[in-house]
Amino acid sequence: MLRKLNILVVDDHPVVLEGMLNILKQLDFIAEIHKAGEAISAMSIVRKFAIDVVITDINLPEINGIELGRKIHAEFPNINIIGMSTFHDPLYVGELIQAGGKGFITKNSTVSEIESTIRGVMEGQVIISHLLNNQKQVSFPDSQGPIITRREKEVLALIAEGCTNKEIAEKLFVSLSTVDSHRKNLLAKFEVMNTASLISKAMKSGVL
Amino acid sequence: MLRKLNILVVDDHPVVLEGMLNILKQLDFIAEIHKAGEAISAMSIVRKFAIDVVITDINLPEINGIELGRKIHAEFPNINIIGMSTFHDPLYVGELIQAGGKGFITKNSTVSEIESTIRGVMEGQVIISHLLNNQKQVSFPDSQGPIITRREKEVLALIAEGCTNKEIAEKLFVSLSTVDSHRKNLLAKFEVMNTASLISKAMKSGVL
DNA sequence: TTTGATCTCCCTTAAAAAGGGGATTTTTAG
DNA sequence: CTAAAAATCCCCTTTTTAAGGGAGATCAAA
Repeated sequence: MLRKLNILVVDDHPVVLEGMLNILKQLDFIAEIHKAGEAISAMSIVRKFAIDVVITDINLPEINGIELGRKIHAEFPNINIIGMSTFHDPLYVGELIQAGGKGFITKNSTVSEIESTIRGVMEGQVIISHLLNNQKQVSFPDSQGPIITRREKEVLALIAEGCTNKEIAEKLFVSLSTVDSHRKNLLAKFEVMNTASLISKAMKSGVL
Repeated sequence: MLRKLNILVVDDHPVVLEGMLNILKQLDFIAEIHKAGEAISAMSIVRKFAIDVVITDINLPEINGIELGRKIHAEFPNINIIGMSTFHDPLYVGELIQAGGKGFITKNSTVSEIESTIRGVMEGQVIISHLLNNQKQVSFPDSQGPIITRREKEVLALIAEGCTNKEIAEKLFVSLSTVDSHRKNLLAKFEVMNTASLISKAMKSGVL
């Protein structure tokens, strides 16, 4: 790297914010470290200072990290955005990359993983830290949840509300068989064997 | 306080660990700060050093924070245990207090809240940090969903993972009938008629 | 125009869950 | 110690899902 980096950390958890700051302070290629607790003040900072890298929590209040990433990327395409989350959720990774993000770390990431991620994205790579151990270089798509059709989504929503197939059939004015088919397809697409895991997967992946 | 405190922080997320360390370093009444990534090494530390306060994450791998609290409290009843979690789960608070814990903070807690909590527990109080603002001195419960038992929660989690009653019975080493009963009670408590709405209600209310 | 995707419908069989009852033994808390 | 609560187990029946197969109609895009 030619010069030291200015970095912005966005997280609504003060503890995490402090932790990242502390870790970043140890890295010799970091110049200024800015911090923000939510998206609005994060935007102010990127507009005011010459930020090179933004590390943002995904689960922010009001405007989430993905949205923040999108906004920053739209205004400052040269800023490298790294997402951060407690858990590694493939959905988040996918959405973040689509929003212009370049890296992803979890709060389980070690200091050296964080360092590698920052260095990597500055070199133009896309780095998903939990894949570092396996030397893998992304190769998305790992398309969040499965692609479901309009009709399947309707059926899914009604299932989640607790409707039986018969009730769904009546509400959608189709036969029981049809609902059954949609249901089978949903199970297949989500790669699950029963309603319980269908609903939890669907909710986790944000389809519901 | 008469003397400075020796403190142990237990968390499996390096970032959080760093953050807490950094925050604690700012407090003038802290002497030694120890850290551990999981319960086993935490136990070694409390046995080796004269620890006054343990701040432990609830969601630890292998042995969780509640269990760790129980173990520490059994061996060293004078150590003040403070639980820490990402979200404020009334269940965790209750269980931690029962396990001998004296305080509870979330990763949303501010530096001053953390400081107040530590001071408070050293003075013999039970401090739940998110209640500090309201000047309230415990008196849980609250909670949006129904009150479910430990066992019911286990069953619920396994249902959400997609296990059938038979599989759950095998995993929990109980009979199919037992699982069936728990399941029936869950449906009754959540006031639903089937698995689909059980899972969606449970997830929405944060029980899952 | 042909292909592909979606939506629709049907069959069968087996497995799982829901709904109703009741009963015993641990645990826990007062 | 003694109740209450939780956890365990069993019976029964009916309803609902799941898994396997196949198939026609429609509509949009290549």
